[in-house]
Amino acid sequence: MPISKNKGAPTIGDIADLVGVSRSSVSRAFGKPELLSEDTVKKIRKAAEKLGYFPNQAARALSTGRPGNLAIVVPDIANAFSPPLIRAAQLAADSHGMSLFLGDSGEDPAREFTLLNRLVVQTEGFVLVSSRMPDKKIKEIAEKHPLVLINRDISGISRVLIDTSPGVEAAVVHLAEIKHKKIAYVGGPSVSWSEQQRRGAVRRAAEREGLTVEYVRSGHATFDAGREAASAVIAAKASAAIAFDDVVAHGLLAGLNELGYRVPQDISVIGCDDVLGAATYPALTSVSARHIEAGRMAIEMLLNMIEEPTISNVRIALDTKLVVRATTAPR
Amino acid sequence: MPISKNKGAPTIGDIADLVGVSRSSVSRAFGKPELLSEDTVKKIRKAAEKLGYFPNQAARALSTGRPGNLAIVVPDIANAFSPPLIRAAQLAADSHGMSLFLGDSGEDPAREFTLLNRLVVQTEGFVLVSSRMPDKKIKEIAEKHPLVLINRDISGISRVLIDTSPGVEAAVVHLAEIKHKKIAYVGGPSVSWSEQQRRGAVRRAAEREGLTVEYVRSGHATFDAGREAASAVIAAKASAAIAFDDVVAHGLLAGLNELGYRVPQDISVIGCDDVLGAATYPALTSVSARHIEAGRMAIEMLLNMIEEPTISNVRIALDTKLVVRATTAPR
DNA sequence: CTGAAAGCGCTAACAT
DNA sequence: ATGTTAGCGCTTTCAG
Repeated sequence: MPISKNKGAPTIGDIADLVGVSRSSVSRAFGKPELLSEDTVKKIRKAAEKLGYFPNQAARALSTGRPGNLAIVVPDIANAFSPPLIRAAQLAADSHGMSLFLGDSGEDPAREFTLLNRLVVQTEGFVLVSSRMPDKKIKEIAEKHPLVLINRDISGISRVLIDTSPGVEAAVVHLAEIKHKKIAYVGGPSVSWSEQQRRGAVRRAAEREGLTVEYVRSGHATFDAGREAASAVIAAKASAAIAFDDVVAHGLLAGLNELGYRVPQDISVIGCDDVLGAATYPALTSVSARHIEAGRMAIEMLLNMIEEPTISNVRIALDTKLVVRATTAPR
Repeated sequence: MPISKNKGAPTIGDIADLVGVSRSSVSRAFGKPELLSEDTVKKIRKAAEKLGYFPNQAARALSTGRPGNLAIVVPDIANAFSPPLIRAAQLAADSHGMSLFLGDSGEDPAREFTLLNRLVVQTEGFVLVSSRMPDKKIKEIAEKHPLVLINRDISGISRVLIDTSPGVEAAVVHLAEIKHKKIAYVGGPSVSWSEQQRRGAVRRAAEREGLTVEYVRSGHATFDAGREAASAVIAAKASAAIAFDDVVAHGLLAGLNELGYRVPQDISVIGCDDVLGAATYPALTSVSARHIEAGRMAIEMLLNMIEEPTISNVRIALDTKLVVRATTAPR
């Protein structure tokens, strides 16, 4: 029966009373045990265990200015790209004893801004995935709070970029090697950083390899958009198609099937981001996205920035590879 | 140029100095403006705006014991079931001015427990989705912290359950109506609450409708498990199959295709949870899961519990419907 | 209607 | 090696 007038959770005071030491000692037993005798540390730890003590982060935050929390904000958590990335980030944060706030901006820059401001004091830093805010707002926040961007390239701010160019180029080379002459690129939203990158990579590699490429717009990067693009791909007489992402590729597979074409016998298909795993039939050849690494690395970078505020403006580009599965075959 | 010696964010003190009132007044201007003259409230708000003031949640938490945060913990955020649910929860929390912590337990009960304890003081309540912890631990936490369960049925603790039974029964009825006589049920992990529920519903409805049903184990609830189950479904001479969830159904589609069977001409397939949307070809007939509502409602319930601690032990069961798309056809 | 003062749980000098 | 003190930013009595 601990001597505690407390209604709520046990505090360092309760432990101090129980053990018969000062509250500072209890604090030190957790924060800087090397300053205490082994014996007292042990006693304090035992008492803490017995009382079911967990440090009050809010109080610690107030005192140290270090909340021990991080936040990650995405435009849409329901996008297949996000969850593995978030998961990796959560794991990384957790392994450093940090908790993670999740924000979903719903693609709305204003919401994103408010969300972030509300979180500033509760966190030590942010990871923003494909932020929708204008450069100016991002810089404004970055000035007062450690910040790492994923898939947004603003010089002066630390960022990790998933560079799909190498993978996409490899995809084109792969198609050339298996004798395709004319391919289609089914694009995504033209404003997107990734779309520009991918389209450019296709063009460059196709020129180099002597392929001709037909550009098909899909605009929305949805399954249906991909499905509807199938007829355009056929009309273009392409024997292979590279899609903006896996979802579009998946739709394309369906559309092709629907029109009576067989993949990969009649036509080859390649996706991007590799978010579907092998969960299509036939298993989709795709460009790996390394979003898991991106999530983990962003957190690690953020933690470094927090420890060493002089480090900022690091730019990491993760290159990508082609993962060949079953939707590509020789013409 | 505000008169602030502060390195960090502006505080109520800064505002107080600027306006020439006491810190209490500034505090009240936000928390209880009705206690102040309209005029001072206006002046304070304006100054706050100018300084870019955002209240320090940690400090408020320390003082009031109400951190203004909630947490949601899932076994695996990468599971297709989670993201829409989390998104809905995030939105609901946000609309009440609350921020949301995200925890991913990685299916590990011990991790889940530590995670939660670390979050207790920083949050006003938890939503646990398909918790992996034993009843005892859950109850232990529920005693000291407001808690709402999703898809876990423990009496004495508030919970929202997605009851797939009605939808699954409707699926069986639907198959009976279109003249199927023998169907297969491709099950999931037998420990799961959902699996027991679904299997039971299939059995009951089949008896009632005079269908015979063959139980095929898949065990892991993965795309591959579904694909491999295809041959067993064929071997059972079933003309239709109901799968544990959409992912298994999707795999089944692939497996059937691979074996040369056409869906729905040769065999009908029905999924559960409706997480794939229409993103399969043919578009999958499925049992709606209402996880979005579940996420939103869990947060609302939690908020109610926090306001009115006497309310606990509410049990909400969301019923489900069959969504008929293109993978079912008359035998 | 507004100010003064105390305190939430913890950490960090500064003693000893 | 440990105790004492002050203070982090905010809310909340209690006085005016």
